[in-house]
Amino acid sequence: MVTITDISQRCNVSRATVSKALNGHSDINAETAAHIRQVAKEMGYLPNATARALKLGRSHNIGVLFVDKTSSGLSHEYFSRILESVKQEAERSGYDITFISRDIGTLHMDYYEHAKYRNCDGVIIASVDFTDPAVIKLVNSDIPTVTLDYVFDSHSAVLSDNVAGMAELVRYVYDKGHRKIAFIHGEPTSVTQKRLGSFHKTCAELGLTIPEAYIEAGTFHDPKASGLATRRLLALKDRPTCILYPDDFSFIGGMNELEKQGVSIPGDMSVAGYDGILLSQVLRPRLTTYRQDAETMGQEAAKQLVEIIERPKEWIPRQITIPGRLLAGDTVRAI
Amino acid sequence: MVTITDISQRCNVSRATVSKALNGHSDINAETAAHIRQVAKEMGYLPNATARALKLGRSHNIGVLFVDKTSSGLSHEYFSRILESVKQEAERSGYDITFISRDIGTLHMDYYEHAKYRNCDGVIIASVDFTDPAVIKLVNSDIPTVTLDYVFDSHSAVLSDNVAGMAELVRYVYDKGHRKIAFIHGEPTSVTQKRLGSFHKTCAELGLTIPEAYIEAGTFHDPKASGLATRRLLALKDRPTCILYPDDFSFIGGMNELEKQGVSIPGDMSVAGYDGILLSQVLRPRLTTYRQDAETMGQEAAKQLVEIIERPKEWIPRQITIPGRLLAGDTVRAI
DNA sequence: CATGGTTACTTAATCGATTTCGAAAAGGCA
DNA sequence: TGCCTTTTCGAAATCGATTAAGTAACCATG
Repeated sequence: MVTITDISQRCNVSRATVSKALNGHSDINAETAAHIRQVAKEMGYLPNATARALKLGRSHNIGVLFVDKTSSGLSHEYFSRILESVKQEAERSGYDITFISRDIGTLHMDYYEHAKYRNCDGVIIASVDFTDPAVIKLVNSDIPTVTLDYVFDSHSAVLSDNVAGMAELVRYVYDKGHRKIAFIHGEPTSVTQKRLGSFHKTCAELGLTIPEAYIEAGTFHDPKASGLATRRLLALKDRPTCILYPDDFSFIGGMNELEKQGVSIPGDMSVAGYDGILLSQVLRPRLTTYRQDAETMGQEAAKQLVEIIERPKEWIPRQITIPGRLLAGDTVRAI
Repeated sequence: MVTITDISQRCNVSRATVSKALNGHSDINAETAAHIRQVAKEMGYLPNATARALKLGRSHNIGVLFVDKTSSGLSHEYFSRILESVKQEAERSGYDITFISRDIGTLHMDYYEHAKYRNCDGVIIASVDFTDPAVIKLVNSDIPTVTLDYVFDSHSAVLSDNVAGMAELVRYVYDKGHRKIAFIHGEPTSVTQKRLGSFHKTCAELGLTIPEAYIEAGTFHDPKASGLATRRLLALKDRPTCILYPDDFSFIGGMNELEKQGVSIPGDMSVAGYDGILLSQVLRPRLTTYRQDAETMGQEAAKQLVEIIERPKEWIPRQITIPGRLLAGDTVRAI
């Protein structure tokens, strides 16, 4: 491997001079610097990120915490899209991405220790149990963090606008003439709270009274749970005319149940999903859904984190809410 | 941050002694070592991976090269499953995962340079254009690599058994009574070559003559292409009785086209996918498909790579082929 | 010509951990 | 007692890069 020492010998200058020349310091003669850079290029020199990290105390490495709880972490399109955009934005600023987890090798470490061990300059946290003490420890540590879809007091976060999303969805369905709207929600997370709250609020604003039986507890990313909830809704004396699902993927379970019972979409029952994953747009009829802007979320999260890392003085915790976009498909019928 | 120096001062020993005690060297008195370890624990000592990497020339970091070409990299369930299992297996051996890409920050680097810059001990390569000179440069470099679903001469690789998979699928369909089997294949990659070859070979073994029109060029992960190919197949005078799709996701396009033309599955047309993604198993009727064992593939790839890294002497390049499993759904009708 | 100010470098310490070599102390043996 | 061996630990170099502080050469100015 070509090191700074090799270059210094070839150029008959000290290692310090080479370092400065390569980093564009002003106290090196322009010609000397040009020559050094030339030689460095010829020799195929690459800076050693490890050595640099050790000396500078900055690794230019960002940790990401994506726990594949119930295997819905990376395999969930929403999160893989976030990850991809975090990665792209981070790379644009010169940072690499490392996964953070517990128990690396024989070392028994928690998230904080792992991030510290790897000298991560910051960590992006998504798709985890935010009540996990290990997560809380990390957030409250000296390591800068940005959370996705969850807010810790006085910490930066990037949020999908679940309130606006649900409101828009409900209003859209209402405008199509629906008054009996059912909602199958996901696990009791803060996201579910937001969506459920917005659902109720919007319905109230629209003057709708939603019977309790129209609110069903389902599970994110779980077609089976949605199928069962759909069955219960179909068994009601006073059926809803439209069902909102926890997300696009879990809607598949509802779709199956509806088909099984001979209830056509959207002829006999209107439906809408949430997320706007690829699948929703290739199904026929195209699923009406609310597309979360995962790309912008990941990008913003990375930008925020880099800000905290590079300008800690000027930084103040910010919670950014990223709007999504209603994708009007063909599954909500006008009545 | 607690360093080895802090511990050495507390214990009134040299840094060398602390290092040795912590690493279990034999030339340290048992009691001394125990005491040092005790103090280290009390002080919350964590080794500094960066310093260790610099000194030892080993980063305990594995790079992964997953290019999201046409956004089908991480968003493709097959690859996200591979990534997840690579990560788990790597972590079991004490390695972390870093993404490798080009152009990190302002540095203009190729894959090799990036991996070198980060001191990756090895790289796992999947989901890329294997004819890309930058990929070839990386593979032929001093950095150990393991490729997935592609073989470079004298290099280690882990392969999904596309030959056996396709053969099993064709035989299954044949056993159900089908003789007119169409195949929509993906882009002309080595995977497609394998599947296409196996398709033809198996058909020949079964005494089937497949008309050229039954072989359609589609695109992986692209429902639209599959939809168009399906339309062409349906327009044939002598329609096939069964269509094999490039993969489960792209099958959706075929599903839509069939439904649009009033062709029921599997009543009027049998179909099968490939991959065995979650979706295939929640659709109704359940899709008959061949599940690739992405978990084992990722695990094996990581194991192989760690072998090369840790025992370079004993290592010889190996190509491991991982069998999948036929998932008999309800989309292939017995005739 | 002495003083002061630039310019253009070099020296040497430093980041945290590992390891080679050496040395002191303790024990064994004749 | 003297010599050798073993045990236990420390000094110092090292990995590659950065940087504060110092130095030499040069020019300008009163």
